[in-house]
Amino acid sequence: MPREYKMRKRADDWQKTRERILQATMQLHDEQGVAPTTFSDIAKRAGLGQATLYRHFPTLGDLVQACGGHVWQEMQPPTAEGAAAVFEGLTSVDERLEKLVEEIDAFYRRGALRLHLAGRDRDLIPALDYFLRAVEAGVGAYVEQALAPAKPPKRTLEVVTALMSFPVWQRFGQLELTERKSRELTLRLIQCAIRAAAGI
Amino acid sequence: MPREYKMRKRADDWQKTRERILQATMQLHDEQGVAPTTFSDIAKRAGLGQATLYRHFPTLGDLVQACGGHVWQEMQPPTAEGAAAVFEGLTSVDERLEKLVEEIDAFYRRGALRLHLAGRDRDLIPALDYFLRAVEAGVGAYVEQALAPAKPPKRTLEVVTALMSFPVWQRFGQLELTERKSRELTLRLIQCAIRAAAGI
DNA sequence: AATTTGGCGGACTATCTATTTCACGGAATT
DNA sequence: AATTCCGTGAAATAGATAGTCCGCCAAATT
Repeated sequence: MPREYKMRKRADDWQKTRERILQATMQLHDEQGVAPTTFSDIAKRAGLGQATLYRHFPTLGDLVQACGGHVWQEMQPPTAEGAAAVFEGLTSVDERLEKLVEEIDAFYRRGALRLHLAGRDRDLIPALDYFLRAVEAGVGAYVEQALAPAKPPKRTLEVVTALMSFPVWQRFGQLELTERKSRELTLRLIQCAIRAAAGI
Repeated sequence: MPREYKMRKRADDWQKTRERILQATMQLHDEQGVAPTTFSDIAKRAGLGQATLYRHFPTLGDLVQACGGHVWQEMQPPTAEGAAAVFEGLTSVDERLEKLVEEIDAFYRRGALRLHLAGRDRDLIPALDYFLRAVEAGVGAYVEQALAPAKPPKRTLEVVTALMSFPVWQRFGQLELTERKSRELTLRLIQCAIRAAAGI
């Protein structure tokens, strides 16, 4: 006859080691990138045996995905659900665009390192590609929400979204501008892009 | 007493195998990227022993650098030396900017795959970073030459160069625009950026 | 023809990585 | 206390990779 186990303490320990694995993994990913990080690297850093890792995360994909959850919480990316609230109360398109630039710029700043590293390996690791697609969708939703009052054509949204994308932000970040001036420049480019997109 | 060897045929053979190695390497780099390509991959593809590879190219850096020469010739990147000739005879800034966009767009089109793959691994392989820096310098020189008649401040040049960079081009390439419309959009953004850069 | 030179590739070593096996010991249950 | 369960980590396996060594043979020279 089978016994009924509850294993409260065991479940706690399980969660603790899971957490240790995730912390070690994120540390290493930040230091050396995702793709070059090996299972034995992680086991060593976490002070665990490799077998333990495999029990918790059978494949690399599972591990990266679990990290994704943590990272998502830490950098709070824009989401379609949160978009409406962000622009609440802002009536003019100019105000809304300013808010858009502010929000996305702040997001890219706090996520810069990880977005860069994820971008490097997205072709190799599907979970990273999935993550970045979600981020891009969130940015797209913000853009759409910001411009909603103007009822812009689809192409305008796409162009502005491209301008607000991480690769573009990253390249413009290489210019030695203050945060303030950088946002100002982005804002003007967007306003111009809206007009340009309508004309082509 | 030492003999004087000339080894004409030997030198020819040497060049031939060198060429075979470079061809195999470039094939594999195009197929799977630079960093993941191993020496034994290359040896197998070239039909040579690994020792032969090491004799020709002691380090991975040497090999990548040698490929760089080939690739450079094939994609004909913009260079500071060639910049003046390209804009010869074009007097108005508008004409020159149109030419700028045309040239750089054509260049990115023919080099898209390799610029993408090189960008992915530039943090890992110094030779790739060096190559991309040279490309970026060439683009910068074109921008400078195009805008020369307007005697723009340094910051304007930097902003326009950022706008003409490969990451930005690549992101805008994801929009489903015809070549013609894509160039038109870029041109308008540049014209706007020039004004915006002056104002901040 | 005899001799020297040097490129070539098979085979070897050492290291690293992914993945599995298994015995141990602490926790859960009766 | 006795028994069942199960997470853990040391160790083993298998495969891949970087890099080297050495004998062979064709080419170069006398």
